[in-house]
Amino acid sequence: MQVPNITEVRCQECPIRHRAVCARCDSDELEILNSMKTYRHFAAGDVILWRGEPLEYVASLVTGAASLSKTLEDGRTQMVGLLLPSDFIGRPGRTEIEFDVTATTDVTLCCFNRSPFEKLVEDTPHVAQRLMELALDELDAAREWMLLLGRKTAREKIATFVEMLARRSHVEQKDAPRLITLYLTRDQIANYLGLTLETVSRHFSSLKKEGVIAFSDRHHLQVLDLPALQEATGDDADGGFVS
Amino acid sequence: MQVPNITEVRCQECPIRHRAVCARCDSDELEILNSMKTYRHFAAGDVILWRGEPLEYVASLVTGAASLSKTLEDGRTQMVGLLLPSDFIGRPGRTEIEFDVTATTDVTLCCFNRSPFEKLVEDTPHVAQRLMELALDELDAAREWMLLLGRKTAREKIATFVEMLARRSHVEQKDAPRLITLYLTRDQIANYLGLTLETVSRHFSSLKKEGVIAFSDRHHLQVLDLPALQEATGDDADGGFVS
DNA sequence: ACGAAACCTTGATCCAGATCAAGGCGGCGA
DNA sequence: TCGCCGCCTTGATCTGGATCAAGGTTTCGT
Repeated sequence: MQVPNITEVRCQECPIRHRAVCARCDSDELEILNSMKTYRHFAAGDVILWRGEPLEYVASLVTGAASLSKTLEDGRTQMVGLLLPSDFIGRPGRTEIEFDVTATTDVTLCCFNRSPFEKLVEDTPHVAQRLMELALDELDAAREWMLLLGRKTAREKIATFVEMLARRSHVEQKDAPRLITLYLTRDQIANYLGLTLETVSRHFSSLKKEGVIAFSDRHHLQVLDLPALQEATGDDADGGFVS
Repeated sequence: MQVPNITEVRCQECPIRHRAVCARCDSDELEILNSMKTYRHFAAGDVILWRGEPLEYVASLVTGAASLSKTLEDGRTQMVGLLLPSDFIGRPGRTEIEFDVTATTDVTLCCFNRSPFEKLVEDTPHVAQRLMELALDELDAAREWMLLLGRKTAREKIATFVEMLARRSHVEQKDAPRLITLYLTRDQIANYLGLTLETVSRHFSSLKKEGVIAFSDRHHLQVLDLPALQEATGDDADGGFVS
């Protein structure tokens, strides 16, 4: 369950310091957070929080990836969010959450007990403001995903997913080759996109056959023809892409 | 365009005073808001804001209903939110929005110019906190809708939509008959649910034939068999419904 | 190094919902 | 009052993606 990890540092040296809920904090505020936090670790596949379970702490995701998912009575599930480093888990003012949170890779969380944190939010506008920004960014992402789920074809969904990963990994590693890591299995991708795993596999294969993408192994791919990929997403040509 | 309306009142008497962005404000704060606000009116069908247009004001919806929608290159559209009285339009910190806002009925907005409002958010924790609550509630709603769009059948989508309206109108009018008003056309409902208008019409008909609902006219219906309706939504039996 | 389990691919078939098509109904302006 | 137009219903047909099915491949524990 609890996996050891070496990313436990003081807030000042934290890798997500400038993007997480603490981004706007000055060094005094950071000192308070530093004394409140504890780290927790989860292995890939572990459930971090169950829907409806009393919420004892809130947290920032430090390393790894986690999914938010909702389930229907008969077991159909839909992923409703993908958390990456600096994303926030839990919401002040609620004692439970409406979805399950699962570690998709090994995960490190920076945790704060809920009630002291809520007090902090009341007293510290910098935290409240940042929390609002994070919530509004997630809302934008959720709405973008609603368009995908409601109106895009399977091919467009896959292309959008790959393009999203390309854009994101491009920000991190500035080198040309655009090697992309899929942190999810075909089954998890299907849950994310509102498809079945067979359909995901088929459309990966056809994009591969068309020379748009190439796989080095099952979890690593490369975009060979970015214009074709963007064309396949069905989105407006927004042009805001840096070559 | 601009439709006259009689709901222009002082904040203290405002019908949405206890639910809108001003909900947590004390009377001094309310006085400031009162002096900043202006009302605007829109007729059913008018576009309130276009995607990407510079955002000059933010607003609370006072009366009527408005939809948020996103569009793909080829014209397919998906409604990504339905705004009702007390809901908030716009986001402090951004100069534009990512979707179109359209009046679905005649609408009254309580508007604040963006930059003074942003200043107010900085200085007034009560406003910032309430704004965050509203954003997080919308995020919950968006995720619930992602489950619907990604995994529910057409019948389940329609049943969920009707049950949502039933729940909401039940809160407002406590009388038994549960007469529900559809503010949307079949086409708009289809855009909301990620379906076509024909499919919406067909499933309304079949729920009618089964005696679950009854229409008095095209825009007014009654729930005859609430348990059957809830069964048809595909959701967990949550039991949290007051008879 | 071996075997089992988890994961992925590809093929065949089926079906829910889209699309195409043809009226019906009701409200509104002339 | 009539006729048009916007909206809704219902039927016929088509099709994209689900489902069912059968291996292939990688990973991991022993």
